[in-house]
Amino acid sequence: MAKKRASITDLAQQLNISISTVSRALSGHSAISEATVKRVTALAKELGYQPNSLASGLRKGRSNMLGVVVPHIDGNFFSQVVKGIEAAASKAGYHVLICQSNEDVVHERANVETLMNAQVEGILVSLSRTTREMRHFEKVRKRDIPLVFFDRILDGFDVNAVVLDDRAGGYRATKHLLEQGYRRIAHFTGPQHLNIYKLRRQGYEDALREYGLPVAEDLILLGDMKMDDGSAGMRQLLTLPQPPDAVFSGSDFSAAGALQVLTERGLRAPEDIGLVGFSNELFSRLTAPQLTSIDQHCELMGRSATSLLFQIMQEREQHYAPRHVVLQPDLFVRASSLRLGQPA
Amino acid sequence: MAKKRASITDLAQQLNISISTVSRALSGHSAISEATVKRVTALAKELGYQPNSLASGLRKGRSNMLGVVVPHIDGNFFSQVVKGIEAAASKAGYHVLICQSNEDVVHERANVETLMNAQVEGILVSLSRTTREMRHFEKVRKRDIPLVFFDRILDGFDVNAVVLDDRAGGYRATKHLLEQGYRRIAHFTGPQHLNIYKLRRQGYEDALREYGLPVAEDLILLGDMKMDDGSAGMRQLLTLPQPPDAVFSGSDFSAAGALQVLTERGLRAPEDIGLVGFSNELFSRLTAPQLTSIDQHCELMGRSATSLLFQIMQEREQHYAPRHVVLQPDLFVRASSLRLGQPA
DNA sequence: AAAATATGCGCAAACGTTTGCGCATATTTC
DNA sequence: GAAATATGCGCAAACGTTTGCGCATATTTT
Repeated sequence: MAKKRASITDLAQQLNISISTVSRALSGHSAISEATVKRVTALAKELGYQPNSLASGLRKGRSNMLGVVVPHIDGNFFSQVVKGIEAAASKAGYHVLICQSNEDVVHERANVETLMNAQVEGILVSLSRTTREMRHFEKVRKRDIPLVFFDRILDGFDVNAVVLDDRAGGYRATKHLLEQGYRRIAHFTGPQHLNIYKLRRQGYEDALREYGLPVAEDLILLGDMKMDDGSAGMRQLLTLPQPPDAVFSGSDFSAAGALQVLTERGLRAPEDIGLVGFSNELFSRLTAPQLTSIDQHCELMGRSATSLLFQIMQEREQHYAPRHVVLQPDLFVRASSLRLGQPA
Repeated sequence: MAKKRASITDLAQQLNISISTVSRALSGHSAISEATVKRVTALAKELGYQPNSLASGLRKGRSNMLGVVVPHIDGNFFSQVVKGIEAAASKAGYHVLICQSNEDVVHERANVETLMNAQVEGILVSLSRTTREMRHFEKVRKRDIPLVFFDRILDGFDVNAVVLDDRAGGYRATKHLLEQGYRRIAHFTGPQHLNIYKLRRQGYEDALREYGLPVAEDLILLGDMKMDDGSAGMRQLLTLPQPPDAVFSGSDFSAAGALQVLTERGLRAPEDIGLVGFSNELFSRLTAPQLTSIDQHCELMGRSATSLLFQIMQEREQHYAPRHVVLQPDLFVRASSLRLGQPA
């Protein structure tokens, strides 16, 4: 029943030396004789001594903690990013405090507040879907707490960020469909104030224009990117006088929803309608047919965001201009869009 | 360039009152005049004062942090459990520190160590696949740090835990197949030292026995529960002189792998072979045919584990006997196992 | 042999809180 | 009008570390 945790003071008393010596011995500090170091570490192990990181954090003005705010932690994308963040952080001896905004800017505000008084040394944020302004990050900047955004950012705010080249993703997805001979390509997109959907759409339009094709407003469906939105979208597209021959969906979920509607109606991908999703979700290999999709390198994004944060933490005083890291997406071609066979 | 964070001392100085008064004013403590409370909170807001939780934690001997160790944070199951944990914890004013063991007992050991000196007030653990003994949790118990396991536990250790009734899950899955008229049912299972796979298998065997059917060793395949294991398993089953007419897989992933092999071979579920998975992964609604599966109520498990932990934290001194919470799984019947049509 | 340097350690302050105790002043009680 | 009580606040210690400074003793240099 060893209730009280042993402290550095206990060690000092039992060894009849000062606490400063114990502290230095344990931290491998400069000039402590090997003999004392050994005595100290021996007793430390015996008593199962664990340094109190709150105390040391208080004294050193550091907490060894990073804060993360994500819209939600489940789902493929964010859980993988967080995996990357945790891996990178713990390698550097940092802990990770995780908060979910639940796609709600009110929560998000509370989250950054709560992270700040947890004394985190840096904050990683992916904006909630309902975030349309950045005032709640002012305080963070005032306090000089390093701040890095990832994936979702807001237009017109100059911030440190690691993002995917979503435009390139949209472009490559669409171009792939074009190369497969599809010519009337629809697009499912999401809230346009979010960089990710806006850029995917831009890439889509760029590719169309490159092929001299019109951008038809009735082929661009705005939704919430869930499965149901995909199903609804596909149903709507099928009612058009001139339905599309392919769909590039800004999310795998709506692509899957669309796919289900196709199957219900006895239509087939890629023969009747080509289909490309976005995110390369786990299930994209499991649908029938398997779903062509854009991979976002989620875990890498987490690691990159964390190293960027570390960089900024080190350069602390020098206020460099905000930095952007842009990750290139990859196209994973699968059956749902392969009408002509695998390209070379 | 507001470098230094305002502290309680700064407030006290600017208001010409003592820091104790400020502290009490801010914490709504007993006997401070309303007037002073107002003055204090006003200035606090003006200076953007944030309490330093390290200092307060140090003084109060509390950190307001919970530690979580999971095998990995990505994937449907754990990310949802963690979501539940985070939700419950933050509602109670707690932060969550997350560690990944990467299915490696060595990491796991390091994780609990690191959580302990982060001064977490309680720890939630789901064991790594390679964990076969529990010595590394002795220290936690010695320190009287409340400890709750979830989902994965080891046989023969009396610990606080929130688990799924995996036996019931296995039983219901198998019984469902039996009710659909399948009689030669194979089973994919995982490492047997893990309660979850062992129990699912037990449920499977119980159901067979209830129907007076033999438990055939060559129909029980031990693997790692990934997609590939499922594909390999199904291939192997198909080489049997008398192949099964159904498979109950201990994981949706191997079920999906099996399904792919069926499709390749031109076999169909549920007509040729019935298929039931486990975990009700997101993709189980997206395969063709959709996959019947057992839902584990992941998020609920996270919330339950957290409340159990809180209970134990409160009863601290009284050492009650370890408690178990057992969650009941749900069967989600989908096309992959529906040979006779939906039961009443 | 005295002076300079190196080595090993202790003292005490500091980090920002919380809290038991005590001390004034203001209010109530007889 | 004196004594008892209530109200509002301050003092100072404590939580467990880290660290600048200084002081001995041991070692090297002149």
